[in-house]
Amino acid sequence: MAEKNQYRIESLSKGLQLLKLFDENTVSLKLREICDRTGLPMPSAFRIVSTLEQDGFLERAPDGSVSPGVAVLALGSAALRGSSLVQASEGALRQVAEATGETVNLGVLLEDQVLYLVRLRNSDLVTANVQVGSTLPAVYTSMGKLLLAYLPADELDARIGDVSFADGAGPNAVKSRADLDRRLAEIRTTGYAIQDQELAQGLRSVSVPVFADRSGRPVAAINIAVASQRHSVESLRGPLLQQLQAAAADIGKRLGAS
Amino acid sequence: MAEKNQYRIESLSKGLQLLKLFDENTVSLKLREICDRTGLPMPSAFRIVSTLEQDGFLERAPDGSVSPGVAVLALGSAALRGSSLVQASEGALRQVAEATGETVNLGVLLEDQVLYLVRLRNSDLVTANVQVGSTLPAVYTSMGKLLLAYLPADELDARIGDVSFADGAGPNAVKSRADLDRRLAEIRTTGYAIQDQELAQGLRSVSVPVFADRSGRPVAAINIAVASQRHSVESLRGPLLQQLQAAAADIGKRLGAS
DNA sequence: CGTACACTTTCATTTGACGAAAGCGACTTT
DNA sequence: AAAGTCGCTTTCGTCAAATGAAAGTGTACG
Repeated sequence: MAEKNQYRIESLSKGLQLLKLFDENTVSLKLREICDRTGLPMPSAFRIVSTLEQDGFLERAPDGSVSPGVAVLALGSAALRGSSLVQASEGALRQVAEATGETVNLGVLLEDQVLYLVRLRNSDLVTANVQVGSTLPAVYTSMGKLLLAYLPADELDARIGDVSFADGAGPNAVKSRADLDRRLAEIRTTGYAIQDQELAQGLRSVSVPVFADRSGRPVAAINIAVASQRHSVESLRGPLLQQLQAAAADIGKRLGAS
Repeated sequence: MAEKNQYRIESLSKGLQLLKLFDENTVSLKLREICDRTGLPMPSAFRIVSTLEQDGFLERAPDGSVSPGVAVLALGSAALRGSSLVQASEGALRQVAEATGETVNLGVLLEDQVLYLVRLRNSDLVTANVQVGSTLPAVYTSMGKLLLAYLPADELDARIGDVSFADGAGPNAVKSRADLDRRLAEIRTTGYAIQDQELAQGLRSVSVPVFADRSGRPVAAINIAVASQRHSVESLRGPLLQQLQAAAADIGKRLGAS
């Protein structure tokens, strides 16, 4: 939502914002709701929706409600499969998943959320209900905090400046901005992030960064998620962490070689 | 690319067209290529790309080339999972796949292509290299021809008016517009479409429409694809067709009940 | 019958999109 | 090393195109 760049076509940007209203728990909206959520005047929203619809990015049900259209599906799934990140990581992650028998993920930052791009659930244990394309608040996940930790201070502020720290579902969730800063500092020194029952009771995970170059900024995070009965925090720091780091190095090498 | 509606925000539409340049075999483009393909003057393309980039719909590699961004991945995969079509069809299609042991698909029309939204490949036989999100030319597939057959004449013209019928890879491919019209007429009378080695040697399939209402226009097609050694055209017309039709009816009922 | 509500259309105002042309920087060629 | 090429970025004046207030339409509901 940052508006700084001079090369910004506002009407295009508005349309994109409108598209972004749709996510995994918002599959369809009425025109009225769109106006409420965006603050757009009705005629504007109407025109934008019409345009998106003509280009196949939205579809209108007979009752007037609007959902993402086939163009979105085509673009998104093609992009997902074409993504160099997904391609480069699949092999290494599968190895980790098989070796450990645990759930393995790859994610990137999208605003203040973590977006899951690869997810290999290896067992039927009770994990968070997450799939490829799902997003979770970055501050309550290990991948999210890891990625936040490598952000320049101003970008961090822009992304999570006004997050409320009240709705963490787990007992150890981040409680305040100061708390978050403390944890991020620790992540920067250790190079990995651990999340212990912050998002939900009984769920732990460890994440490491994937670097594609020497810029010092990770392009993604990968993690292993486990049930707390099965693994202590210490075992996350031990063998599991090592396997993850090896996988991250492997993925990074592949990405660099393109 | 039809331009008729008065409620069209051109700059938004241009941005969407630009996004659509990316598909499964076009993962990254240089600014120059974008201009060539769209006919846009460079400053315009530059501004559009900048805007899309600011909103996370595109990403620029260090070398200046541009790829779909995380917002596209998030939107697309969430939309795919949220799609009522996908949700309503999954169960019925899985049944067909298990009962027949063959590959089962669900697709919709996107311009002159078929977009695959669900794909259950049940065996390791040599099928077309298609995945969820892939597109194929409608005229060479059974789902495509089926969906084209139910289109009003003017829309059909708009979509495939200028398709060249030269590059069909299989022996029985449609050869001309007149040939296509003949086949579509047959589909309209029988209510199903068969494709016999049009796309590739050794590949056959049968498709039926899924109706969600009494409008007479299908919302999708489902099909069974088989290797020609395993099933004759007659067996496609027989038991396989019946199972498909049952599944289509089931899906249609589910869609109506929402 | 009447009010409310959700969407569509009109229209006058002016913003902000447009592309020609010039500027820049990196990389080749001579 | 100087001159040329290529691909991208920036400037700028013009005018088309986007905008939102307000009025219009239709349907649902009491």
